[in-house]
Amino acid sequence: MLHIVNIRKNKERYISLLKVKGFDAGVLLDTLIAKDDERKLTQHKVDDLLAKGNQLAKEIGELYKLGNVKDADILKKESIVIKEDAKLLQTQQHNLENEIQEILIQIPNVPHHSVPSGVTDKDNIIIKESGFIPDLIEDAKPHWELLDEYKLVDFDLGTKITGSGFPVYVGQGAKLQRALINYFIDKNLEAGYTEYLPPHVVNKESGFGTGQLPKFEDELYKIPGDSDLYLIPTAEVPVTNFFRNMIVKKLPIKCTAYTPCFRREAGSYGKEVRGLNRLHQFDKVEIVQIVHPEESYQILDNMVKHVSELLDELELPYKIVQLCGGDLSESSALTFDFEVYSASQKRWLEVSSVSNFESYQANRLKLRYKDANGDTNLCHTLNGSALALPRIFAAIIENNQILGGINIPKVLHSYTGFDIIK
RNA sequence: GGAGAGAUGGCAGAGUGGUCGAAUGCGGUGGUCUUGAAAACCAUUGUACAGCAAUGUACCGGGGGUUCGAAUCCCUCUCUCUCCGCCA
Repeated sequence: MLHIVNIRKNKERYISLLKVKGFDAGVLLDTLIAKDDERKLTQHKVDDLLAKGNQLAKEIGELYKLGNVKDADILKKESIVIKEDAKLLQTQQHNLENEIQEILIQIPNVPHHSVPSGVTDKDNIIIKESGFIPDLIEDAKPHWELLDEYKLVDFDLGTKITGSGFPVYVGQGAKLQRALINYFIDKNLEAGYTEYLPPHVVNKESGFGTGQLPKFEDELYKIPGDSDLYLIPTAEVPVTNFFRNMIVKKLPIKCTAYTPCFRREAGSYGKEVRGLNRLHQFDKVEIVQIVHPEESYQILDNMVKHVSELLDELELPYKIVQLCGGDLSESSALTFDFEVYSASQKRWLEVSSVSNFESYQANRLKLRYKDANGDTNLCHTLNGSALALPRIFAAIIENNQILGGINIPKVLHSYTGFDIIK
């Protein structure tokens, strides 16, 4: 959510930048500012009336103390009128505030000036390519066949107990999954992140704070009942919301968390969802940072480097892509996606998305810090996957298949306890 | 699940209708003193909106109500604690 004060200051710039996201904000921003003007005016009137009312109440108090009931009754009548007027104006003010809020939450975050214009992922810019695309054995198989052959993941079992998109990891598959989780967390700890293990269910306020609600409610699993709880689509939601309604003392704050992630993913089909490519439940290790605004882009770079290192160590070929305006998420100002090459599918699979949200989430979260002057300002928030598991899993087994087995990347050996799947 | 108690500033903790944005203590910040530090003493120390400012307004878990006036009374929701029951 953009801040109204900033909108006033940067209206023209915001309008042109939002065009990069394909969002026409011209009319909205004008409406917004007009309504905010009206709000200010109304508040002014309300404040004056309330001030008068407060003054009268004081005087009435004095008069009662003196035993002057007669004069007090006269002032009381006056006070009642003021109160009624104030109430009317207050209702107006609240309505205006609600209208302003409703407009604000419709407006996506303003993209960073470096974001290229474009509509789909075809317009994204490749920043870096790294690693070698492996030469596969002659009759190399896609991961879903390997999963079945080596009994690593049982999709039928998942379908039986839950539904499609909910895989069951088995034996060495389960072990490899657990190894990856531990490896990622350990690497994040080394980089100075603090580990959290949050709930996998969050309330409405949390969903609002990070921007999933109300606009993207249909992407979440909602728990029935009157409690308004949702399964988390990413650890970003609970972890970032730890800091909701806070004025934090020390920046940066670095958190990492492993959680399963739950997504409705309505309307996907075909090879997009084959095997581990797209699931309703998947495991992910997330990194989240709460930072000083002046440092956020530097820190974004650090996070990109950190994720690169993970992929380097796993010996996976990958590319880093800067998202174009049209592909950028609602809340993000700048996002780099990581895609690994899944050799037998011959496809690039997105395994991480590292974003700077600037103060867009912080404003929803009311997450602030005090600057040197003692003024409170909004923090910047960032997050990234480090990393999302299933596609890494898929790429590892596809790229490392040999005749009669699958090699495990060296860095994982101490975690898996085996160096080959047979 | 049953019964009871409670929610006040960074923390602890007063305040049961009238000048309370809120005593007091601790903590934080600045200063005096000191070679330096500690101690002591003095001052200061919440957030938001409006305003150049002075200042005004709102906020004592959330929402609503009573009243000229609510931290204080009423309703409701949420959460916490204690006891009993159940349970991984």
